[in-house]
Amino acid sequence: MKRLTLKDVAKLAGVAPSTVSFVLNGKGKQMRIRDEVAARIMQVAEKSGYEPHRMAVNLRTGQSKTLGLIVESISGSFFASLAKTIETEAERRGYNVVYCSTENNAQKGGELIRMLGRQMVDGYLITPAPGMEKEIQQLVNQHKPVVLMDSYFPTIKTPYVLINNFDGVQQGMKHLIGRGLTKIAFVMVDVKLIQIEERLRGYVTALKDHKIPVKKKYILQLQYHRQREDSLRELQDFLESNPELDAIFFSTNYLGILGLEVIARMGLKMPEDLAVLCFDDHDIFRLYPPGISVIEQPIEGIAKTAIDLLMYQLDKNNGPMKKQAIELPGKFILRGSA
Amino acid sequence: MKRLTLKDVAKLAGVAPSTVSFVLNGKGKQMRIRDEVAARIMQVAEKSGYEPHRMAVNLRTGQSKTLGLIVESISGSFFASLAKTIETEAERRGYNVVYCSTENNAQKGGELIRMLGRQMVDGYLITPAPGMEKEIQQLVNQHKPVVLMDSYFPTIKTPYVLINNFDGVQQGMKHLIGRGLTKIAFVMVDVKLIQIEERLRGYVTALKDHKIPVKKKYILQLQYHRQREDSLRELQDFLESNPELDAIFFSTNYLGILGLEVIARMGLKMPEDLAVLCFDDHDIFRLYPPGISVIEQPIEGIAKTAIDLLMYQLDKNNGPMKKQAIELPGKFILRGSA
DNA sequence: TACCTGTGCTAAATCGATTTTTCAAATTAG
DNA sequence: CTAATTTGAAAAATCGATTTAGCACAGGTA
Repeated sequence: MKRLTLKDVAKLAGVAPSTVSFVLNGKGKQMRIRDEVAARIMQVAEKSGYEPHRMAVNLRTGQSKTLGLIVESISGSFFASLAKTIETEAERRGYNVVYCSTENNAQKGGELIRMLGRQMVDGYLITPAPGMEKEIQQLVNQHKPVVLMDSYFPTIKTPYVLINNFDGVQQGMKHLIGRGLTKIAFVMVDVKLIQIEERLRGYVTALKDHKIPVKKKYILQLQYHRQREDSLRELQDFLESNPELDAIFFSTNYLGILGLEVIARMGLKMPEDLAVLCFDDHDIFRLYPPGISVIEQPIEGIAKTAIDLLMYQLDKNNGPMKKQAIELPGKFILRGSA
Repeated sequence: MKRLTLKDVAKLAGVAPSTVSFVLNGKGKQMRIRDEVAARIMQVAEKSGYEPHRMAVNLRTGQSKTLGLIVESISGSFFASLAKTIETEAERRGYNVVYCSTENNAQKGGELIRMLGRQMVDGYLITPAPGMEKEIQQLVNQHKPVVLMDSYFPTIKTPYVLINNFDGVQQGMKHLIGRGLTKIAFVMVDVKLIQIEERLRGYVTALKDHKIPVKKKYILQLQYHRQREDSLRELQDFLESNPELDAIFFSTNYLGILGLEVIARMGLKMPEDLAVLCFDDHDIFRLYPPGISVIEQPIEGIAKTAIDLLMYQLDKNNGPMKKQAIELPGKFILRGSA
């Protein structure tokens, strides 16, 4: 009824525990165990359904075979897709994943990292939020394997992988401009994040490239920590005070969803009254009539690449990494709104 | 630079490791350690920042202090809310959570449970899917603490907690009928799940209670494993062949979302052309104009109750459980669609 | 014959905690 | 004043694996 231990298997096979361990860990040849004996051990282990005791292995080897995934919000759709791929990929490589969300709370971010440290995760996958910089730097200093996703800190020397934000926005802008639209608004949050700045740069550059004047009043910076209602009102004011706008580009899906609500309130028709484009897809954008055009993040690619980078670090045999920064292209998805 | 061990702390405090262990685990009094010595140990442990090695503790005590949460889909919104509450509650009690999703794959469900077994989780929180019955029964047979959520198997004797499906549907139906609507359709999937049957029972009973004839042709059973497009078409056929319908009740949010798409395609206006009601809320329902009325699940309550039930089982001091089945009331949320 | 070498496996140390056992010194009892 | 008990803490066993060191035996060598 109780759990089968290595010792039990050894007894069943009539050998020493160490011999069983060698064979099961593929070190039989190296340890000069006869094929005959090895085969017998394998057989016994197989049909007895022996599974090594994880904790014991971890204690002895010092490896927990667990990765920590830290995201901003566990209920976000970005996380959902990310988690699925990462879990699958990790499992393929014999790793488990524990998830944690900072829930937009910088302080909690630090706590979480420390908590995961206690749990002894072997490596970290993090979508960094402002305020986590110090904690992440600490991990790197301790030579813990870390890969950042979706964003990064220029000062921290650890690999990261994210969408090419600049190029993504350009794709969208080119489409809008190609349709003859020129009065295009850009809505962003005021947090200082690399990816947001890149998106803004994409917007500005696209306009300049097409000799369209960049008007400051067409760029709206919403405050991040703000009541939902306040943001809605500010957005509505913005649209009402710029009635000549052809199109609006939301730099995150969170903003896009707010936008949809305002647009519905104002009774505007997409795309006739206002073309709408959003960075980062969301379930709602597929369904919400007439369908919101978006720049889709290559989430699966990001996840796979991130795991690869992490595994590379985890493998102590590897030398230092060559490429530290990886940018994957986004994909423009045309729906009815633009 | 290396991790501090109990031994190190013992050396620092000038006592034996066992003594440190006793004090740190609050067994100092019981083991007759002098207060003076205990205080010194506490101090040393404190300022040296000692943290016990999880794996070592787990190995020795046989407790992993980890719970397994198995859901159908990790990207679903039900999971998202559930996970957040469960993680918070578990943490409060010194437990971690590992998540797994079956992704609507019965076979994977079994694998997962076995995988979690290997990982030595102390208890299971499961939203059971058809096909997992045998595996769950096994867990129960092995006296592993298990709590089911959202659904249950009548044959398995383990606690479960879910929304009162019957009552939830009744609430919605009463609202529709109160508005004078009588030709109400009910859309469900054909999987044999307790909660689905209860919802259907709620629909039928509500009609009967108001002396409204129950027409079989107003009940649509969609096949679960089906191409999205096929389901959409079938749903559209259903609506077109019953043009006299006043209202439609979707028994799951998955179906409701399909419904929205069809309704948009057919150009129907909610609620004038067709009143729409859905069981189980979803982000989209809040935003999608004119807002979809729903029966909201008490997810937080479910999560908290489930954890409580699990903790009760985990506590070996407790006798057998009294109440095995807990039903929490749902909440009718009125929006524009009904 | 004595000495080395290689083979094939076992014994024992180890990881870092918890828990049981043991034990010297102090106290109490008879 | 010796024996029994209590006190306070150290020593050792244990959890279940991995890994290093070691041992017995066979065959080859000088």
